[in-house]
Amino acid sequence: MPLHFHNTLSRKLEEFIPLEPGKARLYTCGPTVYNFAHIGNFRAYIFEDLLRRTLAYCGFKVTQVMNLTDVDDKTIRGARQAGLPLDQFTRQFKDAFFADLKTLRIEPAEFYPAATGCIPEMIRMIEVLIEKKHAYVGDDKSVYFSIASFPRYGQLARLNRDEMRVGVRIKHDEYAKESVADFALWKAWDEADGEVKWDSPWGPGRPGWHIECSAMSMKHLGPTFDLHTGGVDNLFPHHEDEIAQSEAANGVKFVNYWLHCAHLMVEGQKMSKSMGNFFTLRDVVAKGWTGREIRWVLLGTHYRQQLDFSFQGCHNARAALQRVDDFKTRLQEAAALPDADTTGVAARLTAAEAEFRAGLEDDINLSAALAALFNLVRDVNRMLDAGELAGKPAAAVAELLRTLDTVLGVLDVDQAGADAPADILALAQERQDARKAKNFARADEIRKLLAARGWILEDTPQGPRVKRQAG
RNA sequence: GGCGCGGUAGCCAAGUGGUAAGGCAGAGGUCUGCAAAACCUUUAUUCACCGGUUCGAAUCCGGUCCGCGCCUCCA
Repeated sequence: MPLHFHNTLSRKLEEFIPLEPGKARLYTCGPTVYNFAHIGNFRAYIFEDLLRRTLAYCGFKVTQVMNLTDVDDKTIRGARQAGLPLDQFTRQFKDAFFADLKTLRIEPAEFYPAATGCIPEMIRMIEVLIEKKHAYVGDDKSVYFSIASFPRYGQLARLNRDEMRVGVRIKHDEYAKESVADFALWKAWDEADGEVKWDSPWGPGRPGWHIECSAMSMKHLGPTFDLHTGGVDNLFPHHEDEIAQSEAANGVKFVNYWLHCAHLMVEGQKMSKSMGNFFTLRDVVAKGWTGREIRWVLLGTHYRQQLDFSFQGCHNARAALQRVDDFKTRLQEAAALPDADTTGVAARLTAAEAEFRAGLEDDINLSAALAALFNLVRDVNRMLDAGELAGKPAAAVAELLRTLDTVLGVLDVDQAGADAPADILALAQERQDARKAKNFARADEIRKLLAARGWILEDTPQGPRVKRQAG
């Protein structure tokens, strides 16, 4: 089966056929850099990372763009409160964002354009929209997109404008618009903006939110591209507005495949500061969980299902990864032995990879893909137990793990277990001597000693082995 | 009110017409001086509930209950 995705536009599973064979052009809505991103944000970024890795695994050359929204109401407000210039204020959160991406092993996109770096492109696009009568200058000198000029409006979100709860959050300045549903392309400067302003044909001001994604995607990916993703909350109005702007300005289809990932919940509740269940990545790391473990948790549920984050889930992740790590250690040890392969592991590996791939190709069914991995782990463990697998054929298993990990990014196939310090190894040896002398009381005592220092001792046919206690 | 998603073992989670993947946790066993790891067996006669369609339904249809999301700037 070729690669398939659930396309929000059609609400159906569709085969992925890129505009240009072998290439995938991907736009992913990035963070607004007014604060540290929270784990809900990272669920989306992990999903997008999984998507780009899946595309690459399936043979596509990926060009991904992720925008950084560094000018909007929240960044301006934050900068004012912090008493910092806007760029200095957002800089710290941009840096933090990239550090967090590293923590979660998220592969970098090809482009990270910032809104403040693309103002001319946005202004040009707004000019085109005005020329084409899709936008107008309001009495307040702001520029608005006219939804009435774009009959297809609502195609993505499938919202009927007549049935929308109009007026719930109308702001005081909205009288300037022809229709309440029209949205701002350019916001005229006002006092609250302070020093933040750019010159434009319509006077000083700043861009609206939606226009940046239209301008940046066009700049790096062209007027039409393959994939656009984001959280479901961006489906409307943000993505709907992007389509309207881009298609009205360019006269061609904007995006072929829209993928949206569902929300992350925390302990069954929506994450919110007032509930006390609001976590940034840094909060969770501070509680002792590694980026690798958190990544595993965030990968655990299909992207279109709500994911309920819990610390119980983190514990599960730690245990599951321990099984993988122990497996890697066994493989490494087996690889050092003389070659043995009495069961023909190659066929088993081929089957495992096919199963893994089939899962991914089915709208990134990672649960199915992981089942393929764990079934392989069990079968290979069985072979290792029976002494049927060693040497090069064992190394071939590790090689497959390496391949699968180009998608998963959590297996750490080549990361050797933490080398034990000399005194730990000395204790292990002392215990081994005690065992040989049948001094089991001393042997057990040493095991406890090691445990207290965070090291687990395991006896194998090749001698004792120490491993670091997880967490 | 409109649009939409979901309820599968103690927990997490696949499966969307052919007789319940996988992970964690638990129990028993093999191995071990003892452990750990690994392996084996076991843990849902059943998929929120009630009807219906069908040779056959967790999967399709109707209804009920419960949880959640979106409906103008929150991934």
